[in-house]
Amino acid sequence: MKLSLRGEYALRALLVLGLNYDQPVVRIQTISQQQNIPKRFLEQILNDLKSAGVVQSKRGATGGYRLARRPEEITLATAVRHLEGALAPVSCVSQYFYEKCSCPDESRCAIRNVMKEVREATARIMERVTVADLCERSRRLQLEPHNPFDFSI
Amino acid sequence: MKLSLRGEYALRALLVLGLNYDQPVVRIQTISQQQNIPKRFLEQILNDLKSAGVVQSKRGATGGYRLARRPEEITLATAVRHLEGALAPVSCVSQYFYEKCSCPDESRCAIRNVMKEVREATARIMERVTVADLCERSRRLQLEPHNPFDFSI
DNA sequence: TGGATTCTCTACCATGTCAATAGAGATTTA
DNA sequence: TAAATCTCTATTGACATGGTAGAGAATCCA
Repeated sequence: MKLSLRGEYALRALLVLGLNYDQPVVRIQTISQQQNIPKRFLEQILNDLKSAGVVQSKRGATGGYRLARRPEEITLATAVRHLEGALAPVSCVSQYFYEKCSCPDESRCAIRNVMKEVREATARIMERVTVADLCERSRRLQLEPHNPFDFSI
Repeated sequence: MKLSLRGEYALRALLVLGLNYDQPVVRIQTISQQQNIPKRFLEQILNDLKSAGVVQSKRGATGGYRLARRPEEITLATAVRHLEGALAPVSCVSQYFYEKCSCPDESRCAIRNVMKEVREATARIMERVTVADLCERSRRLQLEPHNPFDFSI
């Protein structure tokens, strides 16, 4: 039930681009350093996000990346689906990447029934949370005092 | 965000064992045929479930597998965690398989914040649903008329 | 114009996982 | 003792993952 590093890096990059939405562009190197992501690997990921229409790029001396749309319009689900494929734990319950499974009767499969609920729960979150939300959460978390353990009164 | 075939097969096998909880044992071959699972592959999976303490086995001519505990006591989360590891989409939010991630400040990471919600949502379902629930759902689904599309009045 | 800086594209590679197959052995029953 | 079953270990091919590398194209600025 895992998100690959690739997907995680993508979300971290989108967060940086969201926080710098007022800037013309952000360079790969900046993102790479800020987020501890191998630069050449990040290049590929941002390129994928570009062909997905999520980010734009500019080449040359003043080049870099920026979001292709407003932060409120980009959901985490969009990014993850482009980079990783289905959100669903099994493909027979996926909306965008459906594949028939090998069980004897899919329409009456109890496991499929449960997995549908898991898919729903996951999709509900990933489709609702946007890059803008991510930025807001990030800003809010910055205000709290650093605490390695969970915060408690 | 996927469950491997291995994990899916395990759940399908547990369902069969649950439905036959009144029997002394069920043979691998029976499960394999009923569920379209390659026999030799299923052998390994059941063996894993055995070392996880989820099922018991009996060798010899009247041999086979059965659940090691009552169906109500075995959750899907238990089985999946033994076979696949974490339920969480990223390991920095995992309860049982925590690993530090590479982001600059984990305690204030906005992505981690969202992923925690996803983990919660997934775990809530997988920890609540037992093999007994699975069996009940299965029996209920068998009563409904077969319909390749979603049921509607 | 030229050089510095940046993204772009393709290829490559090492490692690991996944899904499955296989063989020989141990156990149990009839 | 024969037949049926589980057990254990090894192996395989395909593919994904995570990352590195090099040459090229675009852009800016001096």
